[in-house]
Parts: sequence; structure tokens; C-alpha cells
Amino acid sequence: MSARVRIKDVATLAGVSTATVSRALSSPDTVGPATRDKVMEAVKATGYRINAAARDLRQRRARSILILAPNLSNTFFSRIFAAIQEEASAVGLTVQISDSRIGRDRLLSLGYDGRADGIVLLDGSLDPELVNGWHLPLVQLSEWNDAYDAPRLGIDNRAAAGLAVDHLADLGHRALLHVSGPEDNVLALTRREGFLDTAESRDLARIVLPGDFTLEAGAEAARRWSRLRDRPTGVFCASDECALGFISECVHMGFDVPGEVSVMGFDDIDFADRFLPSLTTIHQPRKEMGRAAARRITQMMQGSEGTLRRSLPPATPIAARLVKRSSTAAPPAAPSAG
Amino acid sequence: MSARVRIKDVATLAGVSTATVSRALSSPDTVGPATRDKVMEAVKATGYRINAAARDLRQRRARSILILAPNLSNTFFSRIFAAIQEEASAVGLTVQISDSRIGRDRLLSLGYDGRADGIVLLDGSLDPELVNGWHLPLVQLSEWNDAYDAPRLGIDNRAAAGLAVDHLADLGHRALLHVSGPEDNVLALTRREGFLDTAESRDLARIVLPGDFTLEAGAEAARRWSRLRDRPTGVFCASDECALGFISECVHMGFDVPGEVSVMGFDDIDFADRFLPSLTTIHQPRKEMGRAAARRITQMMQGSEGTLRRSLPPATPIAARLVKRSSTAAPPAAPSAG
DNA sequence: CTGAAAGCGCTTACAG
DNA sequence: CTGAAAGCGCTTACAG
Repeated sequence: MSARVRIKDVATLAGVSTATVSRALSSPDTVGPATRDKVMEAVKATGYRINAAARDLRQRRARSILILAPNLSNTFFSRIFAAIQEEASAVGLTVQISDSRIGRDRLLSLGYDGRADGIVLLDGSLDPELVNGWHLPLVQLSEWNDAYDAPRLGIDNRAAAGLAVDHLADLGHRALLHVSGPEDNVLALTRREGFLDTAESRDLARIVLPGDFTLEAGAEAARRWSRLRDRPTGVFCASDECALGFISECVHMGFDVPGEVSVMGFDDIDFADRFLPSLTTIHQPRKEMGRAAARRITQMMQGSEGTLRRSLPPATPIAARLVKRSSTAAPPAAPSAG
Repeated sequence: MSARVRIKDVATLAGVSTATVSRALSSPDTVGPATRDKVMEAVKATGYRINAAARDLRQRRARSILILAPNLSNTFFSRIFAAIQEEASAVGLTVQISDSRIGRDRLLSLGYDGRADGIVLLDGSLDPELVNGWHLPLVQLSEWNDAYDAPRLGIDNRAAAGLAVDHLADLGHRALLHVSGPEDNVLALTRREGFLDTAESRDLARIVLPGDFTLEAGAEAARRWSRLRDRPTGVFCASDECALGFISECVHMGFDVPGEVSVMGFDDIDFADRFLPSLTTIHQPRKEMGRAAARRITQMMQGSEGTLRRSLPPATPIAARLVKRSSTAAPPAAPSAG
């Protein structure tokens, strides 16, 4: 009933010291059975719950993982968050989620304000000096930065982009367009590289248009594509959202997908399967990624303080795979290009 | 450089007491200018950051908002999370996000473990006794439960469902289908009531099919709809995901949307606009909802401890509105029903 | 304007 | 097996 029951209240009621209450709760077998029962009864009677803030301060650990992502409203992240939360919760850890674009000073504090003792970082664009200045276990997930001194988890984006190009080439496309992500984004860069390299090795014509992973960027790219003299018949977008925007705009302009142009994405978000046409894409196992990151950071948090960030055994690699659906097909028989 | 700089280290370096360092940092004008400069210099030199856990314990506040939602991977929530985070961050509060389905005991602790001092609850299905047992300011967002003793923010779901029915009726539909959400969900219940009441008042035939807000539930409902003898020509789904699943399955089965059947959703998620056909739906201002909740909980947290939960001025009501797009149209001229 | 001291609510060597 | 005491790293009346 009362707003705040402290350990002292329980101790008084049970007629023991606070030390004993603490022990009865955290390591019951170090306490005599009779005492234990008395304590448990008092706990029940008072409705006592440990004040985590006090325990954390005393033990100098927060039992909390901080997730830092560049955009909380991005659909791609939500399933990853859920997976991390699930894993963390199972081992008694709480999860804090914060936008990684909250400003340098605030970000600096987060790294060592005593409220988190491990970080899962989904942003490769932060200042490495800042990130490496955090004295906390850190795991990079999805995005990464070679200058961060921390293990990284994620798929091989370059190879995955190659899978996409191979798929379009195998269907018979001879000219490809890639709609890229933001200029400075490591995922965008590696996917673009994978696109260009594989397209070159398969001797395909290739163009890259800028984008930023969003629906609107895809739509804009479609408009630019439509004005091209020699329109590529195969399009590989750097994200599913972008691909859905591209297809949507194509259809609005009167093009048939995949009849006139094949379009594929990257990520395999939930909607990919239900879009019309359903979207051929590269599947990223987001749940698996989240779980792997959670496990890894948990390991690192349990390790001794002296453990070097890089010194843990490598995680199981995470595999991306091609998912063929209805948005890609053989190019039109009559070439649209002169 | 060193892993942990404490306030004592700063005090020693600056040649003052820890009290002075604390004051220089939290209320600079209560400290002499020369002293202040010395302290600031020492802070800079050591790279000191306040240990939030210690400050929180001492001040008995955590400067943190806890968001509790029934499913972190639900697309509907992501933009709300982002908005709350943004608002909270602006006033120096951190945000913790947790799944509200983590189990009774864990949930109980969350309410008063000293790590959060305000809760935004997006789940109306928790045990009211548990929720009301939390001695923390609480705001209900989107979902609600009349047994929770806390203010609620969100749209009028019943009226919004009426908007949907009116739209279909105005187009000329005489028989409607509603695909509902989970049986025990308050949003599902009120939307269904709004559907039934308005359909009755407009003298329309009406059927309800079960669902659970998901893409797959929508697809399943579409299959059931297709087997109906007298197929309703107007369909109102309790969520956008459900509507997209419904449409997708209809198209796969060979039906034209909206030529043969009009389908609309609820929420106006990002994809609604880009789906093919674009989705007529009820717009919920998710960003506004998140901001309103963040502001409200912040107010409540600043209020005196004695402030009753319900005693604050009512928040500005949040308005839902109909967004007409391409998934709804007049019913087919030749009625499909005998 | 500044410092010594108490205390937030716990946990944990240290004795016994 | 149990308790008294110290201490996690801060902040804040209370003196001066």
C-alpha cells in the first residue's frame, strides 16, 4: 500500500538486519531456513521491491543494455529491437533505446553515466573518437564503422548486393539501375560497391541513382528512371522501402512491373511479401541479428573489465539470402532501348 | 582517459570540495566566478561526466520515462516511440522501452524500481490491480482500460470507425464487412462497435469477421470473404496491415480492388500511401500522439507527489480523420449478390 | 560563497 | 548463519 517500502522496513518487520534481507533475496541458501521464511513473509506483507537504482549504484552495474539507432521510426529496426529486448529480458536485463542523433554531448554522457553497461550501436556515422571514448562493452549491429574499436555483427552487404545482381543477370537483364542509400552510409556504400563490381564482372551496363532508403526516394528515382533514354530493365534498390516506392511510382506512371521493368529491394521487411507485386529482395534475418547482438553484448558485459573489446570469439556469421517473388522477371522481349 | 572519473577527482584537481563541484555543475551562479572557472577547467581536464545512477538515487528521481507496449515490432508503434523520445530528449529525459508482455513479476518491478519516474502505457490488457499498484505517474496512450486510474490520450476509435462506415455508405455500398482485431482488445472492441452502430443507423447489412490486426489475418479474412454467398462490397479492416493483407489476398484470388470490392484500413501507416492501390484509411496522428503523451507525463512528473493522477487539466483531444485514396470506390454496377 | 557531514537504498567484506 | 559498518557517487540542508 505504502508508496515506498525500503529494505529497512522489511528488516524491521522480520526482526533481522538489512544485510540478512539482502542475502535472503539475492542468495537464499546463505541464510537459515527459518530466517529466510520470516524475511519472505515480511517481503510479501510489505510488497517490497528492490530499488534497482540503489542496487545498481552499489554494485556498479546497471543491468541494462542501451540500443542506439539513427532513426527509431524506421521499420527496419523494430523487429531488431524486439529481438534484443526478448533476449535481454530473459537474462534479467532491461533495455534502453535512444536515438543516436540526439547530439554529441548527450551522447557522450550516455556512454558512461552508470545507467547502462553495454551498448548495441546501429549507427556507423558517429564520431569514432566519441564512440571509442565510451568505456563500456560495445557491439556494432547492421551498420558499422571500421574506426570503432568493437566487434561487428551483420550480413555481408557487398556479397548480398552481388546476389541481387546475379539474380537480375540470370533472368536475362543486360542493363541495371541501382538506387543507392545516403552518400555517407556504410550500408549504402557497400551495397553499391557490390552492385557495381558484380555488374561489371557479368558485363552489364550499370547506372547508379542517389537515394536515402525511403519510399519517397524510390518514387523520385522511378521518375528519373522513366526519363532516361535507355532505360535499364532491371532495378536493384538499396532498401525495400525504396523499392516499394519505385514500383508504386512506376505503376502510377503506367509501367508494368515486372513486365516492363524488374525491381528488387533489400531487407525483406514484413510488407515485402504482401505488396502487389510481391517484392523480390534480399532477406536480412533481423530477429537473428538482434538476438546475436544481445547475446554478444551480454557475454561482453559478463567478462572481466579488462577484456579487450575485440578479444572475444567471433560470432556466427549472419547470412543474407535471395528471396525470389513477383517483382522480377525476364526483361521484355522487345527491348525498350534503341 | 581513465575509465571512471568521480566528482572527488575533479574536486581534488580544482582544489575545492565535492559540494562545490556539484554546485558549479548544477547551478553555476551559486558559485563564485573564479571557483567556477577552476572547476570547469578540472572537469574538462578529467573528462568528468556525472554518474547519473548516483545522482538519481540521491535525488530520488530517474529522469527517465518508461514506455510499455505490447509488441515492439509492430509498425504502428515505431513513430510513436520516436516522437516520445524526441520530446523527452529535449527536456533531458531518457527513454526506456519495454515489452509489456514480459511477465507479471518483472512488470511489477518496473513500476517502482527507481529507474523510471513516469510511464507511458500502450497496453490496455494488463491487470488493473498491477497497473494501479505502480506508484508512478502514468499516461495511457492509444489503448486504454477504464480500470486504470490514469489519464488517457488517443483518438475516439468509435467515432473514427463511424467515419469509415460513412465513407463506404456514401459511396453507395449497402453491405459491409468488418475485419476486427483481437477479441479482448479495447481498440478492436470500440472500432467494431462504431462499425456496427453506424452501419445500423445507415441501414446497411453488416458482418464481422475475427482478426488480429496482422497482414495474415487480413489475408485469411479475404479468403473467408470470398467464400461468402452474398459478398459485402465494402470492407473495413481494423488496421492498415490487416487491410493490406486483405487486398493482397483478394488480388491473388483474382478480384479487382476497388472494382469489385472496396477495402479500407485504420491507422494510416507509411505504406498506406504507396500501396497498390493506395489505401483509403483513418489517419491516426502518431507523432502528435507520442508528443502529447510525452508532454503529459512530463507535466505529471514535475507535479508534486501528491498530485492525483486524474487531477491534471485534460489534454487537447487528438483527432482522427478519413483519408480517401484508391482502394475504395462505388460498388460494382451489377450486384454480386443475388 | 564554500565546506563538512549526512544520506539516497542498497550490498558486501569483515567479524563473530 | 547473522549483524555492524563501510561505501557505491552523488546532492543538499546546515553552518559559517
